[in-house]
Amino acid sequence: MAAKGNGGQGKRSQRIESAAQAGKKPGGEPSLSLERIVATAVELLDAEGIDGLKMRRLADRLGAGVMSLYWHVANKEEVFDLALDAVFAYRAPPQRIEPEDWRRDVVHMLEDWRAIMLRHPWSASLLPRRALGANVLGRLETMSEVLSRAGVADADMNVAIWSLWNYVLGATVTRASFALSHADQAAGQKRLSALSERYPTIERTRLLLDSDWDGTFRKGLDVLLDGLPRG
Amino acid sequence: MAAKGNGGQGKRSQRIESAAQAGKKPGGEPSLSLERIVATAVELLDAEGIDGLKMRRLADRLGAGVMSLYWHVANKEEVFDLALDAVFAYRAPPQRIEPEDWRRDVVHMLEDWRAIMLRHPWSASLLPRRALGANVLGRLETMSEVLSRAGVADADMNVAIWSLWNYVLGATVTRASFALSHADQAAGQKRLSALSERYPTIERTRLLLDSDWDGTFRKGLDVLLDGLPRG
DNA sequence: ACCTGAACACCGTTCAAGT
DNA sequence: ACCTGAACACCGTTCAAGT
Repeated sequence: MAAKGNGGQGKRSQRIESAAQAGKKPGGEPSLSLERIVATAVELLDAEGIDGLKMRRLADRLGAGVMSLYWHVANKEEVFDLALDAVFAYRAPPQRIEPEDWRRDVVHMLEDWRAIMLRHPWSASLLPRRALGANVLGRLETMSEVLSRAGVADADMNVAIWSLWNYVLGATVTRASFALSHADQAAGQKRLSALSERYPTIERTRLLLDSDWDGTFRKGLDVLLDGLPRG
Repeated sequence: MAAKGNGGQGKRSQRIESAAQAGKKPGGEPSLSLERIVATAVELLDAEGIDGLKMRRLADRLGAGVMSLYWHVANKEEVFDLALDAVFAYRAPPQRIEPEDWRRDVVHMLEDWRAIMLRHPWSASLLPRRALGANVLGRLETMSEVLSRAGVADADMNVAIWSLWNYVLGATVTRASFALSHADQAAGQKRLSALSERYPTIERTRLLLDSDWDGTFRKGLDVLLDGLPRG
């Protein structure tokens, strides 16, 4: 259903070892490449959001014709897939060998994950649809390893992983879109006071005004980690 | 930014008490109405998914011209907003007065919430973007009341509510899209075995094959509820 | 008050070529 | 191997009318 995972190279796999991997024009211009396309797509998504990524716009930024993209990429879907996974590449190796402090590792990994998604707000809403990129799977693998070393039995592993995943994803998706839709706080306030008599408890606890997202995230995460079944 | 909340009636609020609320043609045809539009939009979304909702298609189903929709509705965004909130209307009053068994109430409410989103998979991905519909707010209010009666202090309420919200939303979004993208299990299996040596822990725990979604959801939820700070 | 068709601006992608 | 312009099918919405 999704585009075949053939690396996105060539039109219907007519990639037959290629004559020469010239790569660059003599003129000096970098020419088009998958890497440039993906990097520029991420830029565009960061700048304009998920609806701002248009093939024509992407080509413009790359100084190419629209249809040039289609040699490197099967369709727009594939651009999304590649941009998403690109964002989840590791920077520093998370392999700190302090086997005793697993909890610090887990929190660090999840906060890094969340930070990435907040830096690229489009990624949170894209992630659940295409969670099988190499970097995303790599992060799930590392996470599993850490939990395993921390004493989580294989039988409990999936509940642990999915609970954490669900929580982080939900928190980020919600935060990213609240930050957006409440950009104009004026309208938000008006809405809220009009609501106060219909939703007294929400009004009392200021549910929709509490913007300590980081603190709230961390506290809920602690609850989840406290409850992790470990041998 | 979002469409003004004027009930979606009339073009730029030229709703001036209206001459007569005729409503029906003498011919018998129900004619167009906001309710019919929203109900049909939900049908269409259920049948064709989020990308299947096109204004022309919606009009077709209603036996009307496309542009007729725009008298009742400002734009496509508003159709999404209304369809989303419509789906979260209450059926049975959840006001069971058993103050001692708050936990059963909470679990029931959250499973009902999740069931709705799984019945209308498009709703999960739409929800975070427009969480301020009346029915959604009503559910958050009821939830807060139950937790409050259960002994959760106001100071802890937002962490509790958001943790549960994040978890339910993340779980549903993930499940809905996995169910979709793995519709063809054949491709999924192939992908997985190709991956087995690179992601041994994932392979060992069968993370991506474990399809006991309901059990996993419930267990993670129990962890969260166990950890709820109550006076 | 309510509905409509024609038309516009825009977008992803196919095709048949170019070098 | 790599890039391109013209053209097609499609979609949300504006506009100027109809009743």
